Amino acid sequence: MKVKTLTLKKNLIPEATIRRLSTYLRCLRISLEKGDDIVSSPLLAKRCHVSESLIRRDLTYFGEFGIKGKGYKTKELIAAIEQILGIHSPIKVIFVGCGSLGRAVIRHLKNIPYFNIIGAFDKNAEQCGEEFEGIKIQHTSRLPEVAMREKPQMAVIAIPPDGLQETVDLLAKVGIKGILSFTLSQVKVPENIILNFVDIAAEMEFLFYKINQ
Amino acid sequence: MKVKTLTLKKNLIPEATIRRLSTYLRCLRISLEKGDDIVSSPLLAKRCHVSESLIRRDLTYFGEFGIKGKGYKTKELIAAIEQILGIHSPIKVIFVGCGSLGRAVIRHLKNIPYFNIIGAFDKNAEQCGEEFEGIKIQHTSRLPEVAMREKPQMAVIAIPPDGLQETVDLLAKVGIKGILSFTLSQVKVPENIILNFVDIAAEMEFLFYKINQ
DNA sequence: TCCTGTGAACAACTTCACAGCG
DNA sequence: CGCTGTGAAGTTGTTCACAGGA
Repeated sequence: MKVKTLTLKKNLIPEATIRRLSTYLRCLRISLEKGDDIVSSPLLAKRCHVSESLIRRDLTYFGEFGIKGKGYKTKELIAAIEQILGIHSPIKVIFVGCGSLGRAVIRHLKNIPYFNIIGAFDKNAEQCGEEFEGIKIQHTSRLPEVAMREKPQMAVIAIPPDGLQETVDLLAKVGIKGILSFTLSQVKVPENIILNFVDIAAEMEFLFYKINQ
Repeated sequence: MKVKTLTLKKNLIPEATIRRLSTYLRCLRISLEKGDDIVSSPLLAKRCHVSESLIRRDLTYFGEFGIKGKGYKTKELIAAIEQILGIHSPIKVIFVGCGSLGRAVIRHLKNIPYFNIIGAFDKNAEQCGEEFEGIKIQHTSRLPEVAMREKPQMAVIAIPPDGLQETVDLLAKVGIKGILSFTLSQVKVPENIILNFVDIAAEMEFLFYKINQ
């Protein structure tokens, strides 16, 4: 299994490829649990809902991982993708906003390896003090202290829209580098931080458009 | 003799455009609430986190909506996008899986117009009978009856992976045309139905990759 | 002046088709 | 034979740059 040097290729890797690698990983882990020692691209394609040639193309950006005529050794491919994504050690994550959506996402990520939720915060006193999924929900005022100590790399935001700017600024200040927000609103994004959005309503309306075509 | 190859465009309108229209809609409604009668592409761009030229490009697929030198009349643009997306009347939606994620998404969509949640179902007896956000959670065995009566167009799935095939087949059978699933697993997708996935973990791992570049 | 609308260029992404190997 | 890996072709998506109008 040969791995190419990435230094010159960094910019040539499509973002869409990275997103899918993560999905492959999830499906490969399920395959491994099922006892599949080897997984072929046609099989993985069915499990991940992408085309088989796309899987092969995605992998060639990083090297040659397969056995011709057979497929990929499940364990090795999992290890290779973990390596590529840089998730060999767990990602430290904090949550801001512990309403129903925040809590649901906490529970969701708890079921997936690679994530270590080291803190959950809310501005609402009602939520605070409570323990959820083994994580104590604290007032947002305590966030800087925890962040300084634990050095989380990423945050998830699920708060009302009007608090978004304030929260993003706070997270940038304490050294968070990436934010996934379920809240969409006008924000000036500080330097050195990446802010991505998940827009569930947009997915729903997009789907509705498609079924009407 | 050289013949120029004609490339017939299958999809005149990019799928990415449709997804964004939905996002524009949400931002335009906020602008309207703020009292902005007119919104320009540079302003909307900031609010939606896309480039201004992309907004203009997206809109030209459907016509000319703007006033040169000014922008777009907020109300008119909202109406136009609603028309394009076909969401002038509310979309009837049912939920399968009312654990924490299902409930969170119910609450999330409740805050957005265009969606009318007409039923929520779960296989787990514990969840049943309960009322959540004004919607009674029923056992999945009652789904066909409700679907026949109410004719929902779309469904949201948030269940454990091993029940996915069964659920998708059931939904197809009762006439659902589009499904948004938070559960990823190998599924044979029935004809005449579109099954899309939301993969939160993939978004997180993608973001992690980006912050490490 | 400022913004819209748009041809043309550019960039990103996906599929095709097949050589080559186990 | 079945699958991988990949050049080439095809498709989709985004930005540039600017004419033209309010």
